[in-house]
Amino acid sequence: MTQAAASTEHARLDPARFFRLLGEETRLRTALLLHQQGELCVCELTEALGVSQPKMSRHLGHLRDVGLVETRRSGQWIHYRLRSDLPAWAHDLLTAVARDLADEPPFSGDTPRVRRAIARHRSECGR
Amino acid sequence: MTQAAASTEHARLDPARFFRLLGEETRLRTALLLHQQGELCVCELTEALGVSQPKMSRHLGHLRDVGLVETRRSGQWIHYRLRSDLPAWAHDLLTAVARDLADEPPFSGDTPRVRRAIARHRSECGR
DNA sequence: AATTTATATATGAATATACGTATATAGTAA
DNA sequence: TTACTATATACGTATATTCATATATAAATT
Repeated sequence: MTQAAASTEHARLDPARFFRLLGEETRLRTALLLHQQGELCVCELTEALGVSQPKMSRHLGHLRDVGLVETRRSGQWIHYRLRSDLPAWAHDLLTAVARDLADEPPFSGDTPRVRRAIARHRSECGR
Repeated sequence: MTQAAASTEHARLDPARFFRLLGEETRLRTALLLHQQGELCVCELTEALGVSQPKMSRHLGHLRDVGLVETRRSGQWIHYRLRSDLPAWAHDLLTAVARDLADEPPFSGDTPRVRRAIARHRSECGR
């Protein structure tokens, strides 16, 4: 199998597949929150976006499958972040979109909600 | 009906819908060719992308429905171009993607093919 | 008017996607 | 071990998307 290769370089990010990925609002909002916040655990995203846990998990799974995000486990929590080795076009695109869409709905409401979710999570769960 | 409004300002371009639109390879290639060439008629696009006429027409219809392109009829030909009043984020995005993807497949092959298609069309059809 | 060319749309089948609900896995704590 | 929390997956269903084929519209030409 191609496991070793997959872990070091990622399968070339297919542009059309990448756009299809961002074509679902929950995933687009998730990508923008990750771009903005750096790293978020599933429960923070679930709360910030107001979606069910399986729905959040499934969409994160898609983002992972296509290679947009990577994960880090810390105890019971799994933290998601944008892959650090995204192609330039993907990174530029997210930056441009985040800049231009951050202050219009539904994205504008996500920022305060994710901040509250982070605050709550960090205070409730030690540190 | 909202005809008058629709013709002057366009219905706010929904970001997720916009991405879903570009999530289909034929439409993504089409959008990049229009960005690159400015204006193309259906037959030029059909030939450049090597797709069937109904398929090309349907995808152009989607691009039109979402408000990414506008058309101009000239005799029997209908010329498509990107809308001039796209929101900044959409325009920036297309520019960034065109710049970064132009020289990798399948986009890299489209440029020479569309040039040939344009040359043939212009020579065969007067001027 | 009849024909030809360019473009658009309708129809039906195949496939893909999203969602809710139920359940599985894995870590933590008791 | 048992119980609890966080996250992931499976399953069935509803809906959306895509395509090929056939047909419709509209301009140009004869």
